[in-house]
Amino acid sequence: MVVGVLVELSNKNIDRVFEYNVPDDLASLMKVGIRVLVPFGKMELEGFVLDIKNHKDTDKDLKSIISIVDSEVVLNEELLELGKLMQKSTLSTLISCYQAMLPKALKAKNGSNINIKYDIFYKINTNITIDKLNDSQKKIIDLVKEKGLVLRKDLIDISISSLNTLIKKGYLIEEKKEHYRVLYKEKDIIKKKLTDDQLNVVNKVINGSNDTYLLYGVTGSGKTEVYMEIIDYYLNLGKTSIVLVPEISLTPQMVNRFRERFGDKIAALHSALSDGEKYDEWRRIYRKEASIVIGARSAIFAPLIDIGVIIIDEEHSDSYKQSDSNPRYNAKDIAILRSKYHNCPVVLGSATPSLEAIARAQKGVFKLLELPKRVNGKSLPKVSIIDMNERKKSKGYFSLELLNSIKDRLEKQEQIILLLNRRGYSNFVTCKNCGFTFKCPKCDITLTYHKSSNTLRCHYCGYGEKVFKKCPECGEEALSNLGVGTQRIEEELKNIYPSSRILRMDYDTTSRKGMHEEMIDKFKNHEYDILLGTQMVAKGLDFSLVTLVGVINADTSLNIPDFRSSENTFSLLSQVAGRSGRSEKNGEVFIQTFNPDHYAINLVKTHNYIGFYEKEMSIRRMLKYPPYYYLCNIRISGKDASYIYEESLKIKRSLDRNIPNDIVLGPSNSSIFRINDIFRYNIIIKYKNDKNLYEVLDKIIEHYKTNSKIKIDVDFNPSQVL
DNA sequence: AGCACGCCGACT
DNA sequence: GTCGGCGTGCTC
Repeated sequence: MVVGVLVELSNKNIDRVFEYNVPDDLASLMKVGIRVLVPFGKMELEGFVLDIKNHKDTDKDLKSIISIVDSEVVLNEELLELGKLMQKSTLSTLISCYQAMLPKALKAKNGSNINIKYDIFYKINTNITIDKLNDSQKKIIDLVKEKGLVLRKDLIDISISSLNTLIKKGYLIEEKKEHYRVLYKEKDIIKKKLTDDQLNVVNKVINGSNDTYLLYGVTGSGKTEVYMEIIDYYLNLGKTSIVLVPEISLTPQMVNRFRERFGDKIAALHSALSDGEKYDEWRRIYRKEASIVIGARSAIFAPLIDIGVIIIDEEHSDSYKQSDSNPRYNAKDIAILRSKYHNCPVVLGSATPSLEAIARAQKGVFKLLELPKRVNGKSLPKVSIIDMNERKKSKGYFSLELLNSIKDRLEKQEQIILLLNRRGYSNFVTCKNCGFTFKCPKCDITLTYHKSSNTLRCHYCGYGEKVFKKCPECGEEALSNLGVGTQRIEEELKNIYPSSRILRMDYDTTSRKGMHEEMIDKFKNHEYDILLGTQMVAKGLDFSLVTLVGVINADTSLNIPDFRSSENTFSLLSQVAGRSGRSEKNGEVFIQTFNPDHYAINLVKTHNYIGFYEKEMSIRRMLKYPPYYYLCNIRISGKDASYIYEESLKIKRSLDRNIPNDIVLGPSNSSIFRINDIFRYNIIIKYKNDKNLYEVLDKIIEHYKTNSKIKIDVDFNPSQVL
């Protein structure tokens, strides 16, 4: 028997099938989609079996498989095909596409070892009559007899050596059972009554053809209930579902809402899980013990077999695009590919849909569904824009208007959410005397100050150094920590309202496992008055006592040099505004800004998504940005800046020749020109529908694939161009 | 990724 | 003369 194997190395030169003989004793275990260990040059590598060539017996020119890694298939037929489509649409290696689909425990990687946990049980061997026991042995036997089947962990206060003797004599039988690390409490099934609007949306999806739907529903319109109702419908048909959520809103609170309704049918895949826990969840899905998968981007690859619906919540979120490494895929595209295979609908939901999604809905590519009203029947909260240019009226970071409202809510025993917009923001140290700032010696990046370790760190390469007292440039002791952290805001607030109970939620305070959930629970239980945090307080949270939302600084995300900065700002502000007034009481929102007249801020005031959409579309049309044009970013990088630049020019010229109908921009220095001593140039292509583009780019990649001095990365529809 | 092969510079 | 630099090519 001969098999074709795709080995673990992600390198264009070897991203193809290599053939191996299968020793006779392994032949019966061979399956397409399992991992095997093979000799490769002088190395031993793992790889996926992609085909079995039964017609040939063996071929003496081939090497042989060393061993089989899996007894069961890790990549089924659907995923194997999906990987090939991904490879073509991302111009990445096939192996990287397959690796992206699997939890770490199941990736092809020689030497990785993530275990399955077992529970060990004992029971009495009824085939052997028990004679002569000493006291401690008798104690064990009695215990096991009493319970029938005993967990090793429950055998406390016994002698291990006695236990071992009993096993050796055959009186006790040891049994191993797989043990999942994540345990679920059973929950009561809670089913809320849906509004007519909600039911209407549900019916359109379940009775409609299997299309892609865009669900545009304002904050508080009950999208989650709609998702659950749709899922329930397919669950009753014996079908499975995937729900994608941005990592940041994949909180235990969110998962619990699903778990309350669907119990242990839910498998959750998020970054807070360990590799072992993710492996356990994957196996529960694989074994059909879980039929609803809720997770972040990579959960789109869950090994479900009969998918009834795929739901992508907060559709506009850029977290669905893998942008930091290959394959640079978008989970929304994958969802649509999988829906074609399973012949099932896709629901993209958002209160602030991406311009691309709305544009597609207008073209009829997606079907538009709307939830224009909040389920509580209340109108959206009243939003006030506060011009921070008039700082006289304000005290520190807070305007008087916001401070007065905070005071008012504190007195009324209502809750407050404050957002510190830190997108595009960094906490850096500078010298007040000479203006010196600390930069990373390997990257063109200002170092970020970390209070907990009192160090300056580079967010790109991880370089760190201790903080100096004196400025290394002018020698003055004039270094100061510029930039506002949540700690500073908290201190200021504490000074103004000493008795207020403030809960600070940011990357630092939630990094410890379980902290996120704990904080959300405590805030929900009104153990705190004010929730102060970064983007993570903006999304998906639902607290009935919150009647005031304040945005400390609306502008930072506006200043990012990215064509989507207005869209992202509008979306963030609308989302956080939506946290206010979700229950009986009316909500209010204050947005502090230095750009009160900017449309991305101003239109939040009237919750005017359509107005924003029209304004932004006219700008995108003018500047030839998505959704009018597609973008593709080519990053050319290497150690020798002048060489890389020369080659970039060659690539640019070749593109001009080969795709004359497209707009080719650059090469230009990428916004961080140097990371880890690697220099980076970007070439940006704006195109409409160019059939040749993939082929042309593929040839360029092909041309450089053996050149180790230069790296070419292609990113289609980049979430931002860096 | 790792390793062999091969073709030019500076050393016991 | 030989050791070793790393550019190039190959791995079933």
